[in-house]
Amino acid sequence: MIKNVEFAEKLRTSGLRPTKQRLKICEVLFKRDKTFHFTINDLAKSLSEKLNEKISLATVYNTVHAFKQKGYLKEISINSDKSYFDTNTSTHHHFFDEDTNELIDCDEKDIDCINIKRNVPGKKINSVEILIKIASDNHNQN
Amino acid sequence: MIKNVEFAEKLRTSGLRPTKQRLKICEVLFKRDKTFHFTINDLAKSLSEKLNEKISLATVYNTVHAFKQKGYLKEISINSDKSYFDTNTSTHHHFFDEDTNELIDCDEKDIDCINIKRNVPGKKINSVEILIKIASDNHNQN
DNA sequence: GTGTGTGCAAAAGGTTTGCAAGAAA
DNA sequence: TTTCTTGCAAACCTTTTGCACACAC
Repeated sequence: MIKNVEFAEKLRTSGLRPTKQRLKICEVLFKRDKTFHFTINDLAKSLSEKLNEKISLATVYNTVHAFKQKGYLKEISINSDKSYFDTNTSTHHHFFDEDTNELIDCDEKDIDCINIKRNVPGKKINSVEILIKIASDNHNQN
Repeated sequence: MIKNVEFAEKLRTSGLRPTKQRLKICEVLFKRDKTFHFTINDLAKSLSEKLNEKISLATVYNTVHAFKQKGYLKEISINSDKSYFDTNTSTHHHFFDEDTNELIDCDEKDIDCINIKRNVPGKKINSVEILIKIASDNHNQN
């Protein structure tokens, strides 16, 4: 399990001051066995409920964006009223359960050869994100 | 080119009353050679500027959602502050130009064998959407 | 001390809702 | 006449901003 000292060091290395708030957010996000998906609202709730820390929403937004920029978080491209983030920053994809609005990781190797045969002149590919929408078998498909 | 009478018939068939507003929106959306991508705001602007029709925003939202539900429009899964819709309802994917925030269609056959080797128990796959983020070749990534 | 980060409240922007008036069937 | 649709304004929710104060270095 990662210690707070290590978080502090990591933050410092990437040019972020290890403030009390940022360390608390690190605890909630990275002190776990599994990676997970969350919205800002989820995170703020975890902070206030689980850790009894009331961190200003503005700070939570700031921190999440800073962490994303430093590569500690990934933002998931999904059409939703809110933004979803992922603590799993490796290349991978997602199942989106339309019944429950739940995201499930899908490993890169669970999908065959994603080969883009076309390119856009003067542009390079930064990322390829696949979203697989699923629903219960007997679900009435809109 | 499609006539308004045909729009009216189509709407009636799918259980939507062909009101003046809906027909105008059909005109803007479907009376074109090429399919295209738009936000609600784009559409409202087109209606007021090009057709000089001022349709209430609530009605535009209502209509777009009704059209989406009936399968005349697709919503594009992209992380953005606003929702993007597509008049191209066939299976296809998108390039997203991070320099210009522009969406470009990518035909299904331009991508090799998208084979999902994993499934989620009790769930069926409704759709597979691929978003390819691109940026200018000499663009500094983040 | 200097520069960065935080917190608060207010603002912004997109989207939804409630309800009365209007139009289609 | 019954049911669906529209329009308006207000409400809602997420996200951003401005600024004074506090903290890290």
